[in-house]
Amino acid sequence: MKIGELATRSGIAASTIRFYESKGLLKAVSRLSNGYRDYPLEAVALLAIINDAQRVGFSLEEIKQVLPEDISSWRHDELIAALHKKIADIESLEVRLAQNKAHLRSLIQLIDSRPDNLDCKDNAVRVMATMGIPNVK
Amino acid sequence: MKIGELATRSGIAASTIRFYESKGLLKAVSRLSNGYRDYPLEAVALLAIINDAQRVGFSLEEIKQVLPEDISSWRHDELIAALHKKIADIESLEVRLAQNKAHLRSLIQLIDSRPDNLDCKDNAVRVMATMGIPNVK
DNA sequence: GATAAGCTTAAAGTTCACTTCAAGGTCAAG
DNA sequence: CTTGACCTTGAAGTGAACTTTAAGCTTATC
Repeated sequence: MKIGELATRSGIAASTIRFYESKGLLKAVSRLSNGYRDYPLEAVALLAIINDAQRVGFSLEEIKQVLPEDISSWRHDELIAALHKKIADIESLEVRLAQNKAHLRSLIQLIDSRPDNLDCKDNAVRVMATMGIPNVK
Repeated sequence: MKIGELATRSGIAASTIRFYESKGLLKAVSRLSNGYRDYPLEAVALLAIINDAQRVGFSLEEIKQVLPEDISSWRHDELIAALHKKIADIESLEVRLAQNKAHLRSLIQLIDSRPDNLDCKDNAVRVMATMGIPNVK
């Protein structure tokens, strides 16, 4: 698959895909005889993950830490170790995601559970008081 | 409360607070006789919410749409909808991560169960490449 | 064979979200 | 009455993440 098709399939601009490669976020893929990049179908899924991760607040640098593994030495034991490390990376990402989600849910519940006797403004104050004090950076 | 104290309490730089005001994210607050900004305690909680929203992937523009000038006129329904959408974003990432992790686990099992014969190494390289995992070195 | 679409690179430009700078005004302590 | 911390503004600078531009090569279509 050439870069234009990958761009169409993934919804990510070809210039962005080249940019990701230059940043080390995507590996340098094989080239056709004319020098054009040639992508496997799986590249679509990889770009989808990068895109989603960004939308929930991860920088390219953070994504890069979790996605690529240096599997330069292809000995059996090191390969297995690299794969396990990647799983651990994904799991730590999942923990952060779960925390973000729990935070969002608690915010929603706090807003939705407004007592009937409170007006909107008082509820806003209540929500902010609950969020604010324990949550200050 | 003057801007320096608000910065300390919220953990957000005074320059950032002025920047938010200039962007219309915070309403222009009342001034002391000397022209210094004078903030209510509530402002600490409001900044905490802005900070939290940013960390889960909201842009300042999105936050501005959801938190208009006056705290008492929160667009309640829009806020809830925005929060739910963000949760959906996180969940779609989680699904992809779970699939990726399962794929890695099955890969590990495949490699582990393989006897020490011929093309184990080359096959592993091929499968990893197919998954779109960069071979960095 | 000309034209257009699509690919290549390096480099410059844009947007967002700040941060720093420059030049000053305010105010409590020494 | 000066020093220093803290405040004011507008403007310029920064880093991340792209996007566009420029110049040129390949490939398909007319």
